[in-house]
Amino acid sequence: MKATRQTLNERGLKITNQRTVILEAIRHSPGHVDADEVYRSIHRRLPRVSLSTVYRSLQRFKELGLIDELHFAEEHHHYELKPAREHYHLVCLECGRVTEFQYPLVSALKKNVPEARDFAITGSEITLTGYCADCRRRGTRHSQ
Amino acid sequence: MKATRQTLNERGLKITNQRTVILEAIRHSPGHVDADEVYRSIHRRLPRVSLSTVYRSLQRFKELGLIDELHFAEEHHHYELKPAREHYHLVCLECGRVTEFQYPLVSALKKNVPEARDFAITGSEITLTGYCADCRRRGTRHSQ
DNA sequence: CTCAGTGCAAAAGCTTTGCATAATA
DNA sequence: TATTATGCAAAGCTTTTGCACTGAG
Repeated sequence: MKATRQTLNERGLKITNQRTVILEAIRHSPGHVDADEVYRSIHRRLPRVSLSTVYRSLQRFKELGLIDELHFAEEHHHYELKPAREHYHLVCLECGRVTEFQYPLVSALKKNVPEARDFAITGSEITLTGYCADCRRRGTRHSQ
Repeated sequence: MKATRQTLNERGLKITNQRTVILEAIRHSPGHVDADEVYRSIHRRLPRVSLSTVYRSLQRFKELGLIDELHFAEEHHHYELKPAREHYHLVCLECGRVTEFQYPLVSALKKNVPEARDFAITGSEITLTGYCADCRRRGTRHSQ
């Protein structure tokens, strides 16, 4: 992708096969991948790639603003392409499904929360856990 | 505390010296502690306590709903007493200061986000990063 | 040719677990 | 006395780092 090459060049970073493939993998993955998923998904195309390279690339891409790091109340991180629109995630504790939704959180906070007004927000994330409609219908425990 | 003893008893859990002290430590800490901070802060009163016990206790308290686990975009978790009112946190990337604020996120989502309506939300967390007013005044980089 | 990037292996940081012992109910 | 909880040490999982080699610019 043109924009990506340019971003890397501007910072004096090199465009390597590994970085290209890793970014492709994130781009073509359905949703939110962790480092190990990236590693496994590129293993066919780059059999000799190392996990360190995956971690180092994710780190770089995050610094460049190409991807976002997500924290799903788990021990490891997830990543997604920097989204065009502000959106957040609902995570079902039973089936693990992740549902995206849009909500103008930052502007709502700026409008309604005094403490947020003089804070320069660089990243926002909502971590919601609960039970999705399907799992609630199926199970007995999780009522509204 | 009465309510805590009762909660533990109801579940067949034992009230040990360690658990009492650990909960005290969280209660009397200024804000949001991680496991190691708890460990170090109780070390004077319980010199022989182990980190495992701290982790196991935090796990239990979380299950019992006595405390909440927070995820500040770091590699390790923080904990706070289950708060009386819904509130969230702003974390300054420069000085690390954590600012609490209140905002009725859950009801706002129920009202405005279709995807959230048929989801039974059991936990909500906003992770905001950025630069606080003081650090912005001091530094040059972080404008609004 | 030069410096950034990679692979490998080792280490680091946080958290969990197995097991024998100790303590609560 | 019957479990549950603890301490210790060891292991587990995710992520980072040192170093010599490779490859992009």
